[in-house]
Amino acid sequence: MGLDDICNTGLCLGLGIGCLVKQENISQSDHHQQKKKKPFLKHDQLFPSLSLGPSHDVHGQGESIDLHQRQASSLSLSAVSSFSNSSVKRQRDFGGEEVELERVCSRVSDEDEEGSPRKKLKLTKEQSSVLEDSFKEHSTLNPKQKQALAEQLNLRPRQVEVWFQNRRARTKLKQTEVDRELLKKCCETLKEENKRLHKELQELKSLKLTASYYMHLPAATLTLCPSCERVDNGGEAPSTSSPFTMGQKSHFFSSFTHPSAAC
DNA sequence: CGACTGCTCCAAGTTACATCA
DNA sequence: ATTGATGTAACTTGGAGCAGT
Repeated sequence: MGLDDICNTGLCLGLGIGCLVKQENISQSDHHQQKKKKPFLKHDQLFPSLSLGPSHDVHGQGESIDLHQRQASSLSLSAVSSFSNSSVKRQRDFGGEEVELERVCSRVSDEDEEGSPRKKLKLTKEQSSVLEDSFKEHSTLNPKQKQALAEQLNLRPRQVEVWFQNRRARTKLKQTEVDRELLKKCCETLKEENKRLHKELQELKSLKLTASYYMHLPAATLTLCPSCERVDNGGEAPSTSSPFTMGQKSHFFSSFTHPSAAC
């Protein structure tokens, strides 16, 4: 294997940002995801990811929620209009039993019939906290969980649903931002590596050029010293100002040189 | 068995309101 | 008081899975 081989082979750098998929089981609450065979990976199943800390038992222990009056009043206003569009439907529960669920049509606006401008609800700290905790536990809700959360927080199921949708979107946005930064750094590193390799290639090419100049010398007399990385011609050519001098250690050194005892 | 339909859920994008500097 | 930026609740749209016909 000679210089030509090295030069012709080319340098192949494999680029790739690894996304390690956690092999953790999908939580029972995520059977929606299981049911649908979308190639969708939850973001908390990928590395790097935003860690969401330890999960808490949200539904247990009867945590008391102090709902503000403002909240309650705004709820009562909009809840009437939205529930007027709801229907009661018997739906098979995932456990097999049948539960009666109040269904709120997701396509129906929560605005009241008069078309008054929509009031924006501000969730209380307690509500946000419970929702966050629940989200940490499972980023999607089944109807039962949604209903339970809604009752616990004195919200409409639709509001809980929307909150989870928005929360997932925010999480994804954040993750995208993190990924972008990661790729940016990776790109910079690869640029530097590429630059360095180009430089090294140039040096090797010039080395090859000069080597052909010295072709008249017996091949055995041209050796590269592994320690000082200078070409030694057996004392027949000046070594201090030799064009064979390499600035950097070459990765390919061992492939075309032999250790020399010249030094 | 495949086609069709209705329902449901979700992601992505958008709108609009509330708050703050 | 006004204004632009920001956060986010609520909405719209379109796609996909599933069950029933």
